[in-house]
Amino acid sequence: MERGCEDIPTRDAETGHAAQDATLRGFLGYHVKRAMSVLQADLAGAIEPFGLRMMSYSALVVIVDNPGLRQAQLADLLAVERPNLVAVIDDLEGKGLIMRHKTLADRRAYALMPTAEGIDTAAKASEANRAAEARRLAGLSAEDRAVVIRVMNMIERGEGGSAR
Amino acid sequence: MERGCEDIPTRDAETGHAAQDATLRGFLGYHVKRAMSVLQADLAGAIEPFGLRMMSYSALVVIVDNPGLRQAQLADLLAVERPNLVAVIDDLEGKGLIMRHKTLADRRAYALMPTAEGIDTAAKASEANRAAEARRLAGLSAEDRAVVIRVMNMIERGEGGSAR
DNA sequence: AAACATAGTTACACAGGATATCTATTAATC
DNA sequence: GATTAATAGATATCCTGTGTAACTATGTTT
Repeated sequence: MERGCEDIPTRDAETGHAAQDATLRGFLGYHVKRAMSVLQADLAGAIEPFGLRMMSYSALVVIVDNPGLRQAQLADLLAVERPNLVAVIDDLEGKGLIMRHKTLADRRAYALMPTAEGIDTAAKASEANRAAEARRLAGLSAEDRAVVIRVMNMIERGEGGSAR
Repeated sequence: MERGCEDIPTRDAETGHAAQDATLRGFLGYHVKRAMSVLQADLAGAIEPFGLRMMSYSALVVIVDNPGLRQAQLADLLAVERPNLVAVIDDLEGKGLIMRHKTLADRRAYALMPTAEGIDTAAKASEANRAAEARRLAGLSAEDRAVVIRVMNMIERGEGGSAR
């Protein structure tokens, strides 16, 4: 990999213009991705005091909402592959926030049950998340918020014409 | 980690109700994250035929838009840390899409220059991405699209009230 | 009973992203 | 002008999220 060594000036050394990502800005996905990274950082900061990260928080909240859920159902709900949940569930169980109850009906499956502490932690973490999101979106009108959620749902469900 | 073994039924075995992520759906960030994963998959599929992935595609497009750019500037623009770009630039250079030109002005820095093939590939990949996004967003009105982009920018720039 | 399917697990791989540290070089300061 | 500080890029690690393949114990079908 030989490298040229001519007198090619660095961009803004010559023009004084700031470099731009204009082409990428033409894509809605690019804007969504950059906003997502801010929202993800907000979430991480909000739930970190509870020893939770995005996946463990999401899993905990869904288990609290759906006591008795099986791991495969949880994976479907969160749209992740089953193997990715094993360590997450291990972590939540190790922290005493949920329990894996063997079911008699199907001895392969676990019924995931939140503990009292899990229910409490989920509520507190969600409140922290809610507060962080409220701060981040303080200037957002209810109408704009509704549009964003509707569009994100449309994208997620493959409505606007779907892919391929 | 002992596991209980009582007769706790699996959720929908008893209720027949589908499990829900209602609490998570209360957060705008959750909707954005799920949509983002669809958009990311679209992008990956669109640019994969060109041997590009999200980061290499983004870097290539920015270099084409800003010939002579330095790596640190590119990192700032894409909001990633400098070390993460090294392998990406190596890859683009190895594929003959860009060149690292040593500058005489500052012999530490490289001026990143797209090759003719790089310019061509960037154009084709962007067109594929544009087409994929157009399919995905076919049902989206111009107004809704504008709202989404405005809100994402607001979030990215920390306008609606900022964090903390 | 045999074949097949399923729940959870293990092992592995890969992309995206961050930090700390090293080198060559440039800029600043005494 | 020599020493110190700052900068560009590179290297080495590490972490999180996410996916696939294959294994085990069960359950279900045929």
